[in-house]
Amino acid sequence: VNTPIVTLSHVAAAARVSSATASRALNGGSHVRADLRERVLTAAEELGYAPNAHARALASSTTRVIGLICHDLTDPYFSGITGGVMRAADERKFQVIVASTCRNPDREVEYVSMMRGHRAKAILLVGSGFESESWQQAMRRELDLYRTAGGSVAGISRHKGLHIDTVRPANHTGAADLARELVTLGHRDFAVITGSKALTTTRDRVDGFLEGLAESDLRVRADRIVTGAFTRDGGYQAAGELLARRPAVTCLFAVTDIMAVGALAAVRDHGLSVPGDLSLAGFDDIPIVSDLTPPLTTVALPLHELGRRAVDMALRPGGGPGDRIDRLPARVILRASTASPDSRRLR
Amino acid sequence: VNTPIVTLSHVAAAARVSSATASRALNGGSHVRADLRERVLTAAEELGYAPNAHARALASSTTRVIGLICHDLTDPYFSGITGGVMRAADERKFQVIVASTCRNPDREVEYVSMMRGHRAKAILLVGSGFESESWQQAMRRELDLYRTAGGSVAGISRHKGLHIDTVRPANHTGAADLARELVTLGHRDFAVITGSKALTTTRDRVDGFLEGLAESDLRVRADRIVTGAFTRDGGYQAAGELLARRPAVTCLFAVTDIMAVGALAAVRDHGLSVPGDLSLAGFDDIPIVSDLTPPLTTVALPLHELGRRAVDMALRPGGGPGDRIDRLPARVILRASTASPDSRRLR
DNA sequence: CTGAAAGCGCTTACAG
DNA sequence: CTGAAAGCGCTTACAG
Repeated sequence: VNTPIVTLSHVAAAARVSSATASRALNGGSHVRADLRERVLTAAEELGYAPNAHARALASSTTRVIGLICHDLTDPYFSGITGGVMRAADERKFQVIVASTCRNPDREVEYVSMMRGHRAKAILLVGSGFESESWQQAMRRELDLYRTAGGSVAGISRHKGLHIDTVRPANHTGAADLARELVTLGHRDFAVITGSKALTTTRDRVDGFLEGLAESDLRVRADRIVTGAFTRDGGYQAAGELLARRPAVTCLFAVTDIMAVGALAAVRDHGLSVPGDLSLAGFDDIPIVSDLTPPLTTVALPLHELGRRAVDMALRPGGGPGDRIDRLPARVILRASTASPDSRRLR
Repeated sequence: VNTPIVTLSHVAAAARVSSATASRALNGGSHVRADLRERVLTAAEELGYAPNAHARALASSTTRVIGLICHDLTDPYFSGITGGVMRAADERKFQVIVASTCRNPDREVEYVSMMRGHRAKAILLVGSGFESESWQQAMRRELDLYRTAGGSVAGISRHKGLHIDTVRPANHTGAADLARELVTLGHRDFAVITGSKALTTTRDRVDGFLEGLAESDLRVRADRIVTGAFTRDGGYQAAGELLARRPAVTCLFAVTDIMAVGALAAVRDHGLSVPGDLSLAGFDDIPIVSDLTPPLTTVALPLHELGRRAVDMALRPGGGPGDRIDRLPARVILRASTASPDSRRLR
């Protein structure tokens, strides 16, 4: 034959062995006589042989692929986690197929189906699930089919109604801790900027924050909880909308650092200073927020580690029925974007 | 048979047709009698059939996969480009396999081999090449093998010695333009913070900047060009090293926004203000830099568009010998991080 | 340890 | 339009 592409048979022929032997020599597992192995390896090298991954997957009916499905790769939160996943996968000689849903729930389901078709060993659902019953149902079916076929699934954050193993950062507790710290600083009047209420992560953080305040008998007026897109611009817009109403608040909590970055700009555009006129806090501790002026108070999540753990969990046997939970702590980091409201009056 | 995983034969059996017909009905191409097609589609849906991507790839000896190899997914520059690539790929019903080399040249070569094994339709080399002869040789061989097997390759930025089609942002021109603008502002004494000299992008930007200055008979002393890692911390460190020597400069150019972010922090830690004591400029215009205080002067690159164009180029026929070039402009954006050095003296 | 052969799950000429 | 059959490029029992 004379195709431009080199197959195992070519290598075997060049090494004067059967393709079975060539395969064994290349894969290292079974014992092959040293000189034969040597011949195969040299032939493969000389011919520039790259094993057909599909043929291999088909014949062995197994792959070393992890499918990663996230909402938006461009968001530092997700790229941080993805970084951890890729590193961990790499250490185990797994490849990662990354899919970005652009926050379209339907695409998320489609991607699971695609990963199923790829016979990925594991699927990682990065980012929280949606609180929609019909979505959960569609997703559950896909995941069941996938697991029945031998795949394993792990999620990062809470995924209501899916029954999957999850690695969970302390969204609720972290937000509550943050609330307490802010109260300790002296704040009493808060506003919250949040993403879609359909996302579990959003809910957990808002709920945690409100509960933290409730411990001090504080609550947040409903019209001071403003929803925006889960982006920098979403934060800018939501904050703008809020500030236009000139609410008597001393502290603003954005459920996401990315949104906080937008909020910071909005606050300034309204002629207010942070933390002079208004304190601002975020959540995630993505890399840039410590370089903002002022550096942002936030709740730090170990993004890289979240990714690693998800890989661990998905690849560890004993997945069983799903619903295993690996909890990771969140840590409040007070920076200059939050100050005591009293100190403001003293100026 | 009774495997937990559903194959085409199961669907065909359920629809009482041959697997050939089932295949044709599912793939939509050829004409199949309407009622048969209907039966197949329903059966597939009911059984939750997900075609085995590997079997399909093997049988049709083609895939709809694009391999993307970048240096560091966590870096906003790369994730911006990756975003564009994924979007463009999606529109063409292609999937993207992302590989991150962590700036290890050898891994880059390995990944090409891997993509070759995956029979990816196209490989995108995102990020500049290395100026190492031995690396270029190894890479060239892999790429030749890949192209001989029918694959197509496109790079983003200049890749010396590889002979591949490239989409090129105006690194050289953009940096020269920036230099001119800074000179116009009144600056005469510059320092440069740069990444590894082995990267073509780094070189292009530094060279362009120096040439821009040369037009006004200005040059930069060798000890004022400091090299650091291509990261925020690399920028911090390099700037720190530079400032420790208390050089008489009024303007600092970091070849990358990410490095500029670090440099900004370093300048402050040395008790200097930007732009009061020192002007600072970067390159790329990654999303956050306009939210810094002060907002960063930089050279804007259309990251998303770079990604799209690379996909276009790789998938467009007529690749031929490589060396097609698609140039994209870069635009200087003056923001508050640069000011006239005179205004400083007036204070 | 080695080789001949079957089989992985599809697609696609080839007949009909 | 439809089906039987070959083949994609590997791996892996099964004999030897």
